[in-house]
Amino acid sequence: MSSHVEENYLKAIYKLTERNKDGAYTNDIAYELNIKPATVTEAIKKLGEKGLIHYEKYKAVTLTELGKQIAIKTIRKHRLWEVFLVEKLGFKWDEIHPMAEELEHIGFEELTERLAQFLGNPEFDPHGDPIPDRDGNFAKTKSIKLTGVSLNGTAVMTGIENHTTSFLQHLDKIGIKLGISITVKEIVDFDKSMLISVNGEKEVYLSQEIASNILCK
Amino acid sequence: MSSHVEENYLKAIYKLTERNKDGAYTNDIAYELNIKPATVTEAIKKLGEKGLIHYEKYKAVTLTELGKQIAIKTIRKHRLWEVFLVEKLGFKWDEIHPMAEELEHIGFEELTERLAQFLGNPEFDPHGDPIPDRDGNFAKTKSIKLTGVSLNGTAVMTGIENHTTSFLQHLDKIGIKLGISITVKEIVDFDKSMLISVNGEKEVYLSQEIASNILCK
DNA sequence: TTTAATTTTTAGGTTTGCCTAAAAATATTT
DNA sequence: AAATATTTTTAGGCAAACCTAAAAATTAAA
Ligand SMILES: [Mn+2]
Ligand SMILES: [Mn+2]
Ligand SMILES: [Mn+2]
Ligand SMILES: [Mn+2]
Repeated sequence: MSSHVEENYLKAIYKLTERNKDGAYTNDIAYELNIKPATVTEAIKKLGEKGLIHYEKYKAVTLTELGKQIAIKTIRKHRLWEVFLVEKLGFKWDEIHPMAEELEHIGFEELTERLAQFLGNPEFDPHGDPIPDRDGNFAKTKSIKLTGVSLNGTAVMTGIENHTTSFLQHLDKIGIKLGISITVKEIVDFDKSMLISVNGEKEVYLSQEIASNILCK
Repeated sequence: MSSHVEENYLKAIYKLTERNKDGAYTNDIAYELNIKPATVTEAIKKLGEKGLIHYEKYKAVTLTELGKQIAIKTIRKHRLWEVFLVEKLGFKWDEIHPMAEELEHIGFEELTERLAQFLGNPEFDPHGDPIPDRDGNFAKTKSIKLTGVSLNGTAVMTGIENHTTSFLQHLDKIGIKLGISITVKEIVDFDKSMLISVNGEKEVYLSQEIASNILCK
């Protein structure tokens, strides 16, 4: 299996296992990678033989230590390139994912480490997601959803739970980005939407759906 | 055919056609890409059907206008990434080729153009090779081999004809790099090796083999 | 605890990009 | 102009990564 394809499977399994401790299910992996379940069954059997995942028929799969390391290294590369694209090339946070999705498969350890150094060893990517260090350790980040901030409370935006282009672009449009200070001015009883003030300046209403995808500390 | 593979064929054909105006021969393409001639025959048939090359059985192939454009774009990407690796990440000129060989296949026009801008729209890569501009035009460079510089003549080093790691490393070791001023102090009658002075400072003997792979103007 | 629904796997195909061995065409020597 | 050597193509195979359709296993609902 080409390392490109392999890395995509491992990354998908990693992501799904974060959400569901049992492991990743065939159907979910297929959905994540936009392929058919039958294809996934084939692939995970091989990944199992290679010692990258724990595979048992009809069970959810989990990563072995080795598989996890590869997944994390791929995530490291992805997020470092995202920082490069935004900080050095001036792309916006909603434009970078497809490019990073390809750059993450360039596999030269030395390149990754020099890139990290060039970028100042960043700990977070442009979406606020932590960048694992060279040993695979993530910076500890215990964030809460904006919906968890109480009335008149203030919090700093540190991340997002949804990475779709439309969500990112919308946040841009209403002036919400990483690092801003958010104060909850009002929580509408009817629909739980909230009025917030951004950096003590402009105020804007957010639906509960939006607020629940904004992470703060 | 995946664009990755396709670009490699077109680049190889471009390179061979530069050397031999007739076009590229099956065997030579195979050698260039480290694959077998039978595989090449298959591939060039398909590239012909796609309108990327002119293919006729038993004849050398040449690029169509479209094929040439793709080849040149790939070369542009390759050389821009090489500049990035050397100028920004501090790699040496003998370390970058394998990485550029992968980076060149990342296919986002906007990425390429922003990278070029970030690097200051360089006209030459770290090996002295010209970087085509976004329209595919190469900077005019009529260089001569160091062996063509006459006794007591002086020239500036602008490029190399051989890109092997061992050649690059050797030049490094004896202090020969792009931009230096070379004066021919002596041409040994016996073997045509030459004694040169580098920037009017240290002197060193070069075999004819080495001298013939150094380009100057 | 059957029955029904969902999920996963198996079986059988396709395309791509590579291979080896052998045949055919072309080029080079005698 | 033959004979020989070289190059290119054809023929037949293989593994990877995908697919659809159908069977089998598991899970959820009656
Ligand atoms: Mn991303
Ligand atoms: Mn990200
Ligand atoms: Mn190169
Ligand atoms: Mn180069």
